[in-house]
Amino acid sequence: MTTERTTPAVLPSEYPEPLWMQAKAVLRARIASGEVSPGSRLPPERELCQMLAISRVTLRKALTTLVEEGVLRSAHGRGWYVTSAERKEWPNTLESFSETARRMGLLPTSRVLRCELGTSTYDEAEAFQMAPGTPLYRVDRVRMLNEVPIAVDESLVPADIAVGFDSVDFSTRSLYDVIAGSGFHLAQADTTIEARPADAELAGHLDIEVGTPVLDMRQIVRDGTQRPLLSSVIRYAGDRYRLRTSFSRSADA
Amino acid sequence: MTTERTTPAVLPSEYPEPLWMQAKAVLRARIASGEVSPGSRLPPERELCQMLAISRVTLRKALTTLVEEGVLRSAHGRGWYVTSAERKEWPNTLESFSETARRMGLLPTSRVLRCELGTSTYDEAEAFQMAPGTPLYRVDRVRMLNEVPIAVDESLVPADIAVGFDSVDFSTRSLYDVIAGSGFHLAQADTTIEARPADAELAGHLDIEVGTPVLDMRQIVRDGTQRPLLSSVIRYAGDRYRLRTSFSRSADA
DNA sequence: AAGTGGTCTAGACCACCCC
DNA sequence: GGGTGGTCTAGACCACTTA
Repeated sequence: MTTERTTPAVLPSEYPEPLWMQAKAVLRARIASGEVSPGSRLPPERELCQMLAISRVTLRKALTTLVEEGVLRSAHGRGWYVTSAERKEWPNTLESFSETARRMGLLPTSRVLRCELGTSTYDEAEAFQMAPGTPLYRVDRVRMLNEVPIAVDESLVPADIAVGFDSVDFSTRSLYDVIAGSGFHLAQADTTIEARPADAELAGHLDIEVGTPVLDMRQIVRDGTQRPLLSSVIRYAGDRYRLRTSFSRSADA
Repeated sequence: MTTERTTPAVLPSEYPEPLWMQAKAVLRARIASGEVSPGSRLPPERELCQMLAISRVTLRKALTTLVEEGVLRSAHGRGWYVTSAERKEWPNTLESFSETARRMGLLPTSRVLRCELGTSTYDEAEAFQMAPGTPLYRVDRVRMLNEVPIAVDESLVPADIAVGFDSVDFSTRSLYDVIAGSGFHLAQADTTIEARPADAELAGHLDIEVGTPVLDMRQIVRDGTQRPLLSSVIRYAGDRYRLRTSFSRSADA
């Protein structure tokens, strides 16, 4: 019954990757490769345990997280099934800047105002539920469509998530894509939206009059464990942008 | 090591409720009752195990699901902490005016400007995908919180859905509730949001200066068969209101 | 060094599904 | 009845935090 921490059996990696994550990666790879087709059944848990050389508890941790990501679903006395491939595009989200640009056939670019590691202020730390002074990566940009300034985006990312950001070109890359590409799962976004008059600095960046209406959107994006990944304030010139979304509601009103 | 399925130790229930759900309920109750205040630390896992008379694996299942629900967060090496209270009641659709009022403990009322049957203009008919001239019920209101004007709401409802509307008091009733009460299922809401300067009429209703930033939200609400039930334009005084929502995304990015 | 969460195991029994 | 997922346990070691 002793837990012998032998060399991980699933992958020949060095160390730090937990077994259940390795198992998850293997399963996901087999699904992606088409080895198990959408809608079909996986081998029984006890069989997968042998194949991956891990315990059932560990295997189930991997399977469960894959359910949360919409890859699998379980059926009590029947088995594990691969979710049919046609997964909808993010339902219930605001259309992102990049998506809007694509829909309208415009070219999204950015002028980077600031892109550096700094320390968190008290307010910022509170938003991230971390100690004040904890290092944060800061990316400030003017976002444009076909060279026309549309919005100013001020984003903050915890330093341990922003590894390698120094070599990323944020004038063309999407911050969401970069974070997601690092393996983080942007699961939830708490959002507030209000209308405000533009202050002098903002008016300068957007080339509008001071006091012009501006759409002020603030988001905190978290992963599945509620860990904050990104905090952003985006201020859109009122007459140059329109947020779009489509909500579904399960019940009541 | 044999699992003796004794009578559940956590709660004196009959049977079917899993132990980890019972544990979850107990923990949630202690938090709700203020026994453990927001931001404070829970007892160590091994201690909770004894208190609840369950194994650590089971306890952690309960704790983990509470994290996903935004009630707790874990800090490696330090402990489990209760999430600050405000992070809990985020709606997964745009929070409605009535919901906002309830959350903030304010009284929502309306001053009805217009409430009558009319015919649709070209633009309105287009929104509803029906022929111009088709009868529409029109409800225009100034919406208030504790007597302070917050927004102007102009809503349109197809006449066949608005049966009996003449006898409804819209100064206190929610349009959503009335429609839902007639047996219609408000399933989906397509929304656009932008910032605009207030025109003279709007400024008069809201008691603000002309040109002040206003949040302009337009929605078309449909039932499960995509049939339009309601079209509304709501314009909020920029410094008196803030839209709130929390988006979830099922998978990747 | 002590305390705390994170991961992992082997084995057991239960509830559900299908033959 | 046999197969499959769902729940549960006791015990072990690792990694991080704090002192």
